[in-house]
Amino acid sequence: MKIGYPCINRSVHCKGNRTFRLKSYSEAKFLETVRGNIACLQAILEYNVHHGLLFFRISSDIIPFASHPICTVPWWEIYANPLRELGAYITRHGLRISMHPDQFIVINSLREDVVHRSVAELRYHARLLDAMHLDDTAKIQLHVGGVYGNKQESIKRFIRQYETLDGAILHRLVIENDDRSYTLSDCMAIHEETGIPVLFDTYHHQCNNKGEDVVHALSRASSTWSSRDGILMVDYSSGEPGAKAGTHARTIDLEDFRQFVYQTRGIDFDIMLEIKDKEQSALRALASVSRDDRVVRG
DNA sequence: CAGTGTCAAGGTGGA
DNA sequence: TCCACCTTGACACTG
Repeated sequence: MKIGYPCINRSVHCKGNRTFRLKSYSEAKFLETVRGNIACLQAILEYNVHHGLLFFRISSDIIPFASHPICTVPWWEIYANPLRELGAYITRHGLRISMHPDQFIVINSLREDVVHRSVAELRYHARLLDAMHLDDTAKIQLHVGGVYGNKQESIKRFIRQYETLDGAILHRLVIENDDRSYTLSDCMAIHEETGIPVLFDTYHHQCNNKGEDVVHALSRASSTWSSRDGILMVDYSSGEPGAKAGTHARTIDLEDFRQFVYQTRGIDFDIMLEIKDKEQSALRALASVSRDDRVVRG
């Protein structure tokens, strides 16, 4: 079990997800921002290795506007060397990597232009991971998309579109249960048709489920990952006590976390802590479970 | 220089 | 039909 956090590290004195406004786009600004983001990602990964946090989500902002028509720079060639070196560092230290395109990426949309832009964005994500020469255990996680008043039809549309994606995307794409529309069971149905791995989000499952016990659900999701994909990825988060439902916790509830790790002993997975204070919670989580809890699973 | 409105992009649901 | 919300950060403009 590898423990990690997404995108941002507040202890390292640089940002790996710097961006700027479209209005102020220039090639020089783009190149300078990307250069800085890559350099900072290296610094963050070194921090992670040093602290034993071996799972990390790379921000989609690392290459700003990568799939926007305004960006005509072949960044994957210009930065081929530093990207390959980053990848070599990741591989050498056994880090697990994920990426998570945001809410605008909807491949089952009814609008052709939206699908087109979404595929372009997925292609960008795959191209980045490919430029790092990472193996197929580095994943791009995506929600199924919209429902449009007819979930069965929308699932079919997802599957049809999925099957037209190029190999570079197919090798990396995984789907994730969301908090309002597509439950774990819906994702499992899509897996049955396509073979796509299913990433399990604990908090979304809590918000949106078909009465399935969390351990059973996690076990089902785990069965969708082949050895080529690596072990199951889990997103773990919880609500902020006292705040309105849906607010992410400020800091991790260690008792809840340890309970989860204990409940799920017997299943191995890598776990991403989606908590506001990022690496601080990840460090506390790491310290709270013994080495045996992490290494001897399954 | 601190405060704050707004940011490429979509979908949902309440008014 | 319109708009706030989703979840969050931070750019960049305003005073």
